[in-house]
Amino acid sequence: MVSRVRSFNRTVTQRAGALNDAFLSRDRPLGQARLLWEIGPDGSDVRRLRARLDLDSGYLSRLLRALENAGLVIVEPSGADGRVRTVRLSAAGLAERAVLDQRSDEAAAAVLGPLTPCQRARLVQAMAETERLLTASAVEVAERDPRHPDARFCLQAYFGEIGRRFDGGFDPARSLISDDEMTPPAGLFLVASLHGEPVGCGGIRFRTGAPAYIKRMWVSPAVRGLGLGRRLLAELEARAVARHAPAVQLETNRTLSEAITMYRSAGYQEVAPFNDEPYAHHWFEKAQGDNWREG
Amino acid sequence: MVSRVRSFNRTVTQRAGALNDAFLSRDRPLGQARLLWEIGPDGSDVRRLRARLDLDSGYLSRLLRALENAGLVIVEPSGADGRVRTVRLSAAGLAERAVLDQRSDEAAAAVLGPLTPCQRARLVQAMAETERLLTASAVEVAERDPRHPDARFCLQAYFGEIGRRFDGGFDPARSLISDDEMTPPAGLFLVASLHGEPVGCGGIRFRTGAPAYIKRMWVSPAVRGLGLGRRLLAELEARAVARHAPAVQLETNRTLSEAITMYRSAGYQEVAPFNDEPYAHHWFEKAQGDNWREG
DNA sequence: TGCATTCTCTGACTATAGTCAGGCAATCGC
DNA sequence: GCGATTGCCTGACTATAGTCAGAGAATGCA
Repeated sequence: MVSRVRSFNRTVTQRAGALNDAFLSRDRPLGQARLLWEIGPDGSDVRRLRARLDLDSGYLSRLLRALENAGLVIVEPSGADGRVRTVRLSAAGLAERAVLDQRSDEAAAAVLGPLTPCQRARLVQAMAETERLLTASAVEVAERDPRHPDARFCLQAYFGEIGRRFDGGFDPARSLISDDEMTPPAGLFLVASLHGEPVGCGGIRFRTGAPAYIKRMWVSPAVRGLGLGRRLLAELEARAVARHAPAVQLETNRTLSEAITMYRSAGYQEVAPFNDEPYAHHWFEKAQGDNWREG
Repeated sequence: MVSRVRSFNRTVTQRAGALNDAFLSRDRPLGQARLLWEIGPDGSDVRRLRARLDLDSGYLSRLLRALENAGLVIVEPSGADGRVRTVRLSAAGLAERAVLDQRSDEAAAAVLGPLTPCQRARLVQAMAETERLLTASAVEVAERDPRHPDARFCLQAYFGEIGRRFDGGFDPARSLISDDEMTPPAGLFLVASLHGEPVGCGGIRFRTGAPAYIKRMWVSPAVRGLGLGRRLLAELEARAVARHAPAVQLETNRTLSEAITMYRSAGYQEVAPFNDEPYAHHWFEKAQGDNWREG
């Protein structure tokens, strides 16, 4: 399998690499073109760009100056924070970006060009599958403090979403778990990131000799269908096993049907309510060790 | 479809680009590492390397010198031609290349790592399909004189192959077509290339008011299954149409079963022998205009 | 044999990518 | 209010990639 992946890398970097460079190298250096592209039609904060492109602040500053001198971008102080600066494309910058866009379209069309319609359809489908799975593999899962900005972002997104989905809304204050309980050694909190941006989370609380308790499982809509929920769950379960938890418990709301399906297919069995979580309709449990009788 | 291709390019250059760079950038500059890799365990002519990597001769010379000074390669005069020099890896160079190889393996394994076995299988399959079709799309077809080195290469390969496959061998001298007949204006010859290397060919001879005659269709074993035979055939037919040929004819040997299948599925109908080609067992014809009655 | 070509190498360049240290202003936290 | 931090900028670097012109030796061709 590894050799297949390598062979793919080789072919694709030859082909797509050529594409990418061609689309960028108009008459402008690649770095500038990439930046121009990344700024986007709606503009962006300089620090966002720095994080996204992973550039040295000095280098980015210089690139921006070059684009500014070329009349392609306008750099202004951001309203809220006087230190932050925002960049947006000027009319000329937008035009330039449109050209890049068109070149990119043409390059992509040139890939499809020599193929028969049937081959094209198959290629596009295979590309979509490859892309989805490569994206899934690019997601990184790491332990984080629940108070970490990335964790907070996920939790806010989670609360926002269930607030919209639960029949009577959702009030985090009524919840049965606190940040402290998902912080070592009482428990832990996992955040999944894609290209540095948080896209999913899940927390667990350990109780000596008793089932571990999973809470706050969330996957960003942007990456759903990549198996991330299952992966987070597996990672949490692995940590429960490492802590000798005999089983893992969780509960969920009836409106979260995908989650319920996922829990069932991951081996969770519905059990009688083991707590009085006000928003729960289903309680699940999965044995982890040999020392737990099926409930 | 174009946007799907672009999205793929974006994702994959991020991911595979990182891969490729990571695998190369050990402590050596990327250009040197790529060269080290490309020299391969069996060594290579300098001019081959220059063609394959598409490098400036001065630049390549300098890269070789750097590798030589580092004790990784040995550059010697080639035996046959005093101008040409050959490069081979020293023991240290082989070791270095093995390290690159291993890094590359590790990088590929890291892609598969976060996925479930099922996802891995799907990814590998989708990658293989994408690679096959991207390769197919990278093949370029161009008119060439049959005496051009690339054309000669294909013809030699073709003669060699049918010499092995035909029951009683094959003698090109007994063939019914000459180079002149596949040269404009009498006819033309197409050569398919992949990354500059010839991988297929096909010739056609025109006869005013009579069917055009296709000959010397060959596809390198390395690229079989990519639809290149069909593509060459379609290109030849298009040129026959442009020359107002009412139909296209060809004949083939019974041992070339894949070719026979391909001709049939491309719309060719078997007809009575229209010539006395000594090596033929099947004669095919396909109408191109409206002014040709089915044979 | 003589002339053009091929192959490799050297020297002299340029441009891009990227790093590092430090400075200045705005903001945050106590 | 004050110190630490953040965000952006400038200056001074280095290294890599790549180009261009030309030299010198070997070879091919007439």
